[in-house]
Amino acid sequence: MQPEPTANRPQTRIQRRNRQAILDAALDVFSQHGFRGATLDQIAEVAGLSKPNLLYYFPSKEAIHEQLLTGLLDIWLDPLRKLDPKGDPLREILAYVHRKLELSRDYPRESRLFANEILQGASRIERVLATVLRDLVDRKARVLMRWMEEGRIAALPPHHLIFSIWALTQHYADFDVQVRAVLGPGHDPYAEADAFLETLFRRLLAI
Amino acid sequence: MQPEPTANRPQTRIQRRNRQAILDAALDVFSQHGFRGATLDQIAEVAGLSKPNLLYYFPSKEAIHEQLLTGLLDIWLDPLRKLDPKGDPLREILAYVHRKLELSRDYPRESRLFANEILQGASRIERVLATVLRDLVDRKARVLMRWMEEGRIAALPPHHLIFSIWALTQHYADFDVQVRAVLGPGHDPYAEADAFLETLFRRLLAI
DNA sequence: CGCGACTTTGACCGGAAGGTCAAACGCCAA
DNA sequence: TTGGCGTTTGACCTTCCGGTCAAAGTCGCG
Repeated sequence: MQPEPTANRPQTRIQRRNRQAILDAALDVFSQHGFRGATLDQIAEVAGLSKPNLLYYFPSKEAIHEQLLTGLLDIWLDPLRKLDPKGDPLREILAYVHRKLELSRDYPRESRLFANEILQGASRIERVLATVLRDLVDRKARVLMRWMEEGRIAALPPHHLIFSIWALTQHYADFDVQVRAVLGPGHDPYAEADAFLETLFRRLLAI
Repeated sequence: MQPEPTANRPQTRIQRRNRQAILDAALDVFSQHGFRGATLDQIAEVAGLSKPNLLYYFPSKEAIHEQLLTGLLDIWLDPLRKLDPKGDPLREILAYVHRKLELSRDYPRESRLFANEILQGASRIERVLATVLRDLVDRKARVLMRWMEEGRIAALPPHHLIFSIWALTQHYADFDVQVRAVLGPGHDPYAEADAFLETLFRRLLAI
């Protein structure tokens, strides 16, 4: 019998291992070629399974992709959720930038999967963007606004401030090839970026 | 007889029109799905031509893609080339940011095509990145360095300064869907971005 | 008008893609 | 040890994809 994909019922060792291997391989392939450019054969090969075997664990290519995206979103938004309204404004924002850059460094495939999805129209996650993401951003934007009104950080359009953090941190994962090609060897892009972005946001937010 | 793709020999009206229609349609499709995700059938349909007709003007899918990329690179690097070593530092950099944002606004498909290409490993343009692009960036980085040493703008790692301009401006084209989903209706992302980025770079570069 | 060059297309090819299925395999509890 | 359930796979189906080709259509110039 085919295992239920979403159910949390007890999974066998083998199921856990294979489902994980498939998702990992799919992350490789989807993040490199986008949904349409990815093929089940390639995912199966990377996962070390046969294609029918792969389709024993997931009902379709779409299902694998969807599972990856939903699994990803939580990790991805976690740093923003952690931004604490009661903390010190500058420290909180810099910590957010730092955590976001860490995500880019440690989960570049996830970043590229997400970028690919948005780039290609986001049809599979548009609803989530307009609801979950938008609500979260609006909530945090209000926190930023309050800090600005209290004169604790510089007054700026809060949404665009958040966009700038996303853009600057994700750039190092999504455009990794370009960054390394331009910098040449002998550089640690992420270490340099960490210092640079700290300077940037310190200056931007200073009163 | 098949028309030579690259030659500048006199083209008939029809050739010019159809080649342009194909490149335009291909830009649509490639920028939305990446190279592997795009299909000739789809390009042909968008261009309003039959597939064999399309292959009468271009020898292959690759050839269309390559033509787009090479045509794109010049437009894309032009604003950076225009950065004038003899101009006023702050004014020059802000003008660069402004022009780059204009490109994102006016040529979002080109931006996404480029992003797709980098994201998917840039195998087709890696050499150009490591030579043409790198040389240009190094040259301009030296100009920035000189300005910094002369105390005319704040001292920062020049390459990362350039990356930040790319990241912040291209974000509004590449992640357009997300930006609009988060902002909701009643916003003009590019106008707001223009003002925000001017503030950002003014503060970042101030002595 | 007529003719040669340019343009367009329907039919087709081999291979790759997503997905199905029945049969075979293997693990483990009774 | 064996029966049964979970797992794996070879063969196959249909559709799609990049690309070819010969034949038909059209354009413009003398």
